[in-house]
Amino acid sequence: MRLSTYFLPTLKENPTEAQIVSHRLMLRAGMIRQSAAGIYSWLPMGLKVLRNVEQIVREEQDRAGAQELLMATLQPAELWRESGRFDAYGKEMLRITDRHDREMLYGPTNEEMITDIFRNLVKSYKDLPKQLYQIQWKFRDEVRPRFGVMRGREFLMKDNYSFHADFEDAKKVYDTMYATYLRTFARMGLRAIPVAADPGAIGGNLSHEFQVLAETGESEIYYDAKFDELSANGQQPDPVALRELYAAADEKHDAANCPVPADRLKSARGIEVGHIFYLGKKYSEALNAVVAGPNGEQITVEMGCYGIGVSRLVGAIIEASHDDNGIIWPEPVAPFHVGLVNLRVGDAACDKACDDLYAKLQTAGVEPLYDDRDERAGAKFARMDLIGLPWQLLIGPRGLEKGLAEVKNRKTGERVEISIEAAFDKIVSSYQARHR
RNA sequence: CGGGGUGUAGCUCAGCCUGGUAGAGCGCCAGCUUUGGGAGCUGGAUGCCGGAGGUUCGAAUCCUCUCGCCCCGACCA
Repeated sequence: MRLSTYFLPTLKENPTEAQIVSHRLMLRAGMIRQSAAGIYSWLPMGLKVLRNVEQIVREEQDRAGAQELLMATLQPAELWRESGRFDAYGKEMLRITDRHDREMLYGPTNEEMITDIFRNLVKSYKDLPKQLYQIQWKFRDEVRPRFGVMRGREFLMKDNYSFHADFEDAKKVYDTMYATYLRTFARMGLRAIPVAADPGAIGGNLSHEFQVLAETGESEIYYDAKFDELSANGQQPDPVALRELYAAADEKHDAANCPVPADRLKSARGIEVGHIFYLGKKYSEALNAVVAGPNGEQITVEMGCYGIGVSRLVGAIIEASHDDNGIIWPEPVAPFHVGLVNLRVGDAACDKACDDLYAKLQTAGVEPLYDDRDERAGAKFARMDLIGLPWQLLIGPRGLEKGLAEVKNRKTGERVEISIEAAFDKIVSSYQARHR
């Protein structure tokens, strides 16, 4: 993509409406634009990142055996009356009346609808288990939306619902999701700590929140220092080992009765990016989701549900990965892998070298963002740093005289001057290492 | 939903107290000079001063009502 034609409306200054860093940077980097409180439009570069995050979530859900579908955003009130939640959900649910005065709602979540689909279409225990998920926009009319996409009213969420003949099977999928979530967040360059959560009205004791560590997180969490050891050196922690460790949000943490000795107890701020629940028969009973068992008996199915805040993750990634100059995208979610910067547009040698590299990078499958605008070098550097692409490939007359290009790593700030061929190879191989 | 703040150019803000023809910087457009960390000079375009009502000869400015947005709390993914 040539920056001269790309729709990337960046801002030099922080908009006053944005108070936290991810919100500021998303606005400044031209990723989103606010429509109303807690409701955003995603501009091209923001959408690219959102799609990348979404795709990682999708791949991991698929790998775990879930099947994607897409449910309607608008739902009939009738279905929610069956579960009793039409009245119970309160003002957070956006209610709509259509032209025939039928009561509708914009889905804040989809347990009722998926259970309705399931009960109508699955009749035998032989079809179990089933895991169905979607990545769909939700609307929850929060009293106080805030922090940009971190707590929006409209948000993109992956919601997976599983159906089982018995608890043991439900537990198995729960455990699979636990591991899948760790893997999903790790692939985005995030460290997420699973925190045993209060299952609330649902009952049972199987519920975990996944908290991404970031200074600006909304909740304070306490955890066993062993978490850090298990995930040291960027290695994938063993889910089974993690399950044994203590972690709690501050409202549940009791310093007096904490099983972890004080010298091993760590605390940090967390952003909740995922939540998994064992639901039991809460919805299957209410909506009469039953299948025939091996002996012809009626079995009310067991259920689980597993959510990931996809749009929130974009904000969480920025909260966890930025510096004073802007965003630092982890490679797997970066909107472009490399920014190719022509430091002297109009100079025949620079133009040619850049055009060649641009074509070659595209051929190699690396999508570069090519800054071909007639701007000063300083302005280009600042903008590249702001939008946070993992690599910058700088071509200027100074280096070009010696046949050299400069490769800058956005994260470490390290810059090396190497031959153009070597620079090309470096970019391509780093890309291939990430994208197989 | 309680408390606090804030709405003036695309962005950041001044002007309001003390009423008298709408301002700056950045950005945008044109030209010249520049050219490796957000350049300089010259010229130019851009505003229902959030909205409605009121006071007044006259309102961005004073009064009343209202709406939006942001922050804290409660609530929530």
